[in-house]
Amino acid sequence: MSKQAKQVEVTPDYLAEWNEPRILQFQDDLVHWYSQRKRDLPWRLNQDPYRIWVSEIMLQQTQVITVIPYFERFMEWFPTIKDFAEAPEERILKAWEGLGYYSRVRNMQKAAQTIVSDHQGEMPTNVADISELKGIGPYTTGAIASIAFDIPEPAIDGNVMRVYSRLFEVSDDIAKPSSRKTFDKLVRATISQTDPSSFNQGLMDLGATICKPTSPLCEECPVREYCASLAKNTVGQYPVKSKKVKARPVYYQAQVIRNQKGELLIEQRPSEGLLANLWQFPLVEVSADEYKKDWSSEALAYDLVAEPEQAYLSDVINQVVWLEKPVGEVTHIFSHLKWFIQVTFGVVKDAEELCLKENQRWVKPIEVDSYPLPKPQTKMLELLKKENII
DNA sequence: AAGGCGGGGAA
DNA sequence: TTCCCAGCCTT
Repeated sequence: MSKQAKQVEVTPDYLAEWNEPRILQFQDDLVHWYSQRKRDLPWRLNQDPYRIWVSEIMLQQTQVITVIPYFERFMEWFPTIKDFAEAPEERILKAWEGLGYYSRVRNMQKAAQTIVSDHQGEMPTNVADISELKGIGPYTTGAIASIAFDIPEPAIDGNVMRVYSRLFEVSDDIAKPSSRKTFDKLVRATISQTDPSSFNQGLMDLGATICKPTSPLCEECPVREYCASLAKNTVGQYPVKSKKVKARPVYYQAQVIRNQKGELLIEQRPSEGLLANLWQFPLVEVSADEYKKDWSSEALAYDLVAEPEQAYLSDVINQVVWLEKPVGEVTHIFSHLKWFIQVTFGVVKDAEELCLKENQRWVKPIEVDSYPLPKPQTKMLELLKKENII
């Protein structure tokens, strides 16, 4: 196989069916839809780069409906870039009060001061100089360049990645910064050269009103006939986006319990939820404080006070089991949880008097392995073997 | 590459 | 109530 062919396997050729006439038609359909249906917004009155700049900074992480009154007041308070550059910080923060991400307005003022000192008070008109300004990254550079100066520069935000991931069935994880390259290539290959302003703003409006994160209105979409995911009925699978939720810590005490026949107690997890129906040594969730306490053998030497015939095992485990020793710790990270497990080992004095729960049973140590066990449990087994407990 | 930075609207 | 949204700077 040639090197060229392998390359195709690795990198999908999203544009294989997009010849020049099709690209031009796509641009025309989007731009035409925008001209007919564009939202009436105060920063769309003209092509004033200052107004466009202010609006784009405000619109980062902030919805249009929220921004509008802030934008109007901002332009009243600071009619020119110079006015804004010279304003006291207290004043610019007051103008931003309630919008959040306050470094946006501080960075914007630094950029305004740069514009006054280095660019005669006018927003520079080329991509390189625009992107040098504080607080103006790749997205805002593209937005200002295309909307204010009709430069065919992509303005790739979450909306555009969502639209393009559906249009071309792009499976790149849009949560990863590296995925921007894929979308940058696709937008550069398809952006209108004759009206990049309407094209980019059309994408923005499309993402906001039609190609929404949930419940997209595909039947109303002006470019539905170009959409690969709509054709394949996979719209709901795009965009691919990993959630970077921090793994929440959960603390357990695991109770490895042996009866006088040498059997170990295991139990089946509930039929729903995490690790449904898998088996485990009984786990008891404890608070972080409880978990972090000194768990030397002395601290864990519980009294043996048994009235077992009235009790379910592991509900009153501290009373019916004498813990010989703490064994060690096992940790395991799930996508959203991090388990910390204190492993303890004990012996039941008289197992016959214990009332097992429906989902619990005694099994020979050699048989534990034959049950489906979650990873943390196999880690526990390894630990127990290493410590010569079983 | 990953964490920090707010607040609003939808589910 | 919780979940989802997501650009730029800093480290």
